[in-house]
Amino acid sequence: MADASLHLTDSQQPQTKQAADTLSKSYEPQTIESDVYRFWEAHRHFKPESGRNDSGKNFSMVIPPPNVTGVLHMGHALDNTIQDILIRWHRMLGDKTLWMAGTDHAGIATQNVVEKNLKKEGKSKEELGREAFLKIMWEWVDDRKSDILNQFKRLGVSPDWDRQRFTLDEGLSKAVRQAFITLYHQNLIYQGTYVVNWCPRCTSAISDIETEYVDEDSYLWEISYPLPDDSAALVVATTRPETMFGDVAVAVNPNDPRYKKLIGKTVTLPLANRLIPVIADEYVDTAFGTGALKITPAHDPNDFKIGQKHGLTPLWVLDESGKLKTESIIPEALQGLERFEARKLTEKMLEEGGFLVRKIEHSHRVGHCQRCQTVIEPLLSKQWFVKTKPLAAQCLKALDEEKIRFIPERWEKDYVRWLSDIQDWCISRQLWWGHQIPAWHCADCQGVVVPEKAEDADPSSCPLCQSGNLTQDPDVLDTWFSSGLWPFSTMGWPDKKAPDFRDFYPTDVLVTGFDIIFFWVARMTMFGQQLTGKSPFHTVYIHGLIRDEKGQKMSKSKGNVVDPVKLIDEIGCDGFRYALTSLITYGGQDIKLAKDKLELGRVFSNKLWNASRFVLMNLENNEAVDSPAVDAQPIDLAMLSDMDRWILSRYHQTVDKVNTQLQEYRFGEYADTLYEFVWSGFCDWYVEYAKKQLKEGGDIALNTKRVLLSVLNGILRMLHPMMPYITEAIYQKLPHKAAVSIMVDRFPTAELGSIDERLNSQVDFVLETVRAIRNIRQQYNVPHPQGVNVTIEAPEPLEYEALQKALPIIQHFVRVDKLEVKATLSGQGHQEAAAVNVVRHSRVMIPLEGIIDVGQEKDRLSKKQASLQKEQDQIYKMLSNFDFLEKAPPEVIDKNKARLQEVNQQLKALNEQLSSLS
RNA sequence: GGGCGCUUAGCUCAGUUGGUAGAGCGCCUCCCUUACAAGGAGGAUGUCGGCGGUUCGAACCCGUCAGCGCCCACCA
Repeated sequence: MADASLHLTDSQQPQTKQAADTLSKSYEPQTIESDVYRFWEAHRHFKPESGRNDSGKNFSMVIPPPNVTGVLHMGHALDNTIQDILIRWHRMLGDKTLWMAGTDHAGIATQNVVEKNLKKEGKSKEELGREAFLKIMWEWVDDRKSDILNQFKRLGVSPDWDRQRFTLDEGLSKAVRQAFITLYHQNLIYQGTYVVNWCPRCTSAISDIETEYVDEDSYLWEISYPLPDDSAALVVATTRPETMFGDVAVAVNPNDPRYKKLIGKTVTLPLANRLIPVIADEYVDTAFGTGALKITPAHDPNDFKIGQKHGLTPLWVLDESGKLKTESIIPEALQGLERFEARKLTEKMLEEGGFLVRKIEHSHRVGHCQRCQTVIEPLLSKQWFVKTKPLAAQCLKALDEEKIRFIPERWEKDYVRWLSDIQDWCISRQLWWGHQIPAWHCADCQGVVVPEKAEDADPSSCPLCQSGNLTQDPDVLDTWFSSGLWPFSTMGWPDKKAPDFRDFYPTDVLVTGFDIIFFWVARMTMFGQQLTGKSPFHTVYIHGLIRDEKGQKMSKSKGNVVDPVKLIDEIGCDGFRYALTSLITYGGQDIKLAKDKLELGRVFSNKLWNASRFVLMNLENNEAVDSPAVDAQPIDLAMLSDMDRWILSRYHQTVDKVNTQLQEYRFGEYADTLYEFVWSGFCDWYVEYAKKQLKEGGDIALNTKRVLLSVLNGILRMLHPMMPYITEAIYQKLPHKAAVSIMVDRFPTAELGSIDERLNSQVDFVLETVRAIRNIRQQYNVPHPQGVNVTIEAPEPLEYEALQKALPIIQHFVRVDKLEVKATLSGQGHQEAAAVNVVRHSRVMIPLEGIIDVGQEKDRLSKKQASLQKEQDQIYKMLSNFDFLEKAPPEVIDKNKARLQEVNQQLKALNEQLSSLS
């Protein structure tokens, strides 16, 4: 193991006995983060081989690969914090864990950026040619690759960086080639000519789900297509008049009485003077527009289907960049014009020619390219497709058989709906950055050659005609094709004997946002099922989106993007991670991120730091302290005080809860539970109590130190998955620790035997009593140094006993001169000038001669009386309801009975006091 | 046109086997008590969107209405 030391633990070597170090006076996250991360990397704890690995289980995940040239955003921060919690937790459970790291080549997105850069230099990729352009791409990518990784590291995450993969690296490229070949030979990939979504700016086809539809206000143009003899005209309605030159027919509904007699005739295409037939098709909606639909098969998917049905030959009028073609079917004035310019001019020409009947305002949905927002142009072209229905069917079956589940469950509906109604996936892209399609075209016989196996060399001659005139298909595959293989391509597939594939595939959990369920999750399950015969993970954990404080989606254009690295600089990584985690809900709601929410994490980290500092300060130079972790080597409870046993009992309850919460992916509750225990339990009560015990010296002080240390040790280990740096930094200062790093120490397990409900209740009662006394002091402005005399009447034996034992404790927590506990309610005789609070069955009385304002006191008690009375009524009503007694579970009845008794007692005490006041 | 989510304290939100509501922030009062003022102590605050139903009992289950947000769908 590498020898690495933390600055903060200069002399640190794991030992069982050692005087404790102290922590710096103030919590400074920046100084510990880089040191601790270096320490972890040096110890190689992120690697599966370096874990404790004693549970006999394996646990694996793959990181959703960020774009290789991307920047870290809040979505990554949330996503990776969750994954890191899971992996660190499993590592501490003793599982052999692999969290696979890596990046995505992000085809269109990355190529777009590089092209833009070239443009600034006045160059284009066409001038450079494919090879030179790709060289520039690689240089740029290699240059930027470390940026995103360094940003990820700032999150404190612990994937195995050594295993890091890139979708375009050699191994993954081989997997892509194998996947394509396999699917092709299984007839699940085919080439065909269909209308696809075409982005004229990217000059590439994109898939259906990469097309985003936006409602836009536009027009519906009604254009007159006259009969050749000019006797009449057929009026068609269109939203894209510039495409009319590609019309090959006009379709009407066969049952439309208006047009019945025109079916089979021809009309003249205006401006083009071309005759086109009037055809009949059920598809046409008589109620929409004019009921006559121009048919442009090359530029509309529905028109293409109708055209095919009627044997019509398509005519292309728009080119790859969205300009009207230079062809004779198009009026000269329009040739070469950009499509929206062409639309305007077409309208003008139609108007001048007297063909424009009407222009009606019309709102409809227009497709935009997800990557560049350019309006999509449907274009008939030859592309490669994945036949998705058979693949989807397997995924649906796997879901049905519970081989895979979603958390929260509701996302299953979306997943099912999409898979059930899935369209074939267009996977070819007219780009250069990506995996070039492993298919070769024969120039002589027009045949297509795809190798039989991935290992096969690229074909050099056509197996059909023996021609050597083969060229590889110039297109590359959709980025999501390679991402879809990620869970197994990163593990060494197609080599099924690869060690990682054998040990860690299928993975366990996939953590991601709902926005890529279709893009990524479904593609992985489809490919996983088909190519490996398994679902690539058994659980898909879907979290919400991080939004800005107004609830708006963060986007560059809105300028509301928050940089996680900046936040980490400001509040520290642990505070940042804590805050994020605490905001996660089980239902996966979106998270509105406001600054004050992040404060919570900063403040909590500070609290933890200071509490730890207190503990360690008190251990200084105390060789006698040898305190193993509570759950590792139990402390003899018989030696301890009630408060000691109470905090240990509460601790084990917390451990139990936290284990369940992590098991059930309830991250927000996990954060809450620990916040509550650390702050309200440990700091507010036990640490305060400890101050008293430490002064006592001797065994009392020693035991207190052991309990403080044990509980702190456990707290650190429970918090570690969520707050890795601070817990490691403090852990390294502990005089007794079981491992070199907290990362590979054990996650606490609950000793249920240490949970003592009776004790919990008794000590809680004592603390409530403390609060009741404090309350009175504050109500009556008793000055801080002044003591008060307190009489408590506790007729209930358990309460009496608890108080008897806790007299010194009460006096430690609150300024009390004389404290008297009686076993019976006096009925009367207590001083009228006393202030009273009721706690459970007991009455706390403080005589405040001269200070107490009778009117004010009566007011206060009456208010309390009223609310108690209301509660009494309700419970009484319930308990006198026969149906309730018959049908409610016994424990609910008992609970209400007990509460009623308590309420009665409290009312009695209050009433007596009130009557003595008047 | 379908589907989903949300509506709870002034603000932001928790609250799954249905048993009389919680947190953080903010607010009011007091306190620099040697772990922490990034703190401590005490306190106030809710017709759980409206209506109806199921139930002994509903924030939670069912129906319905209203407002907000999201996803999907080839209507030219």
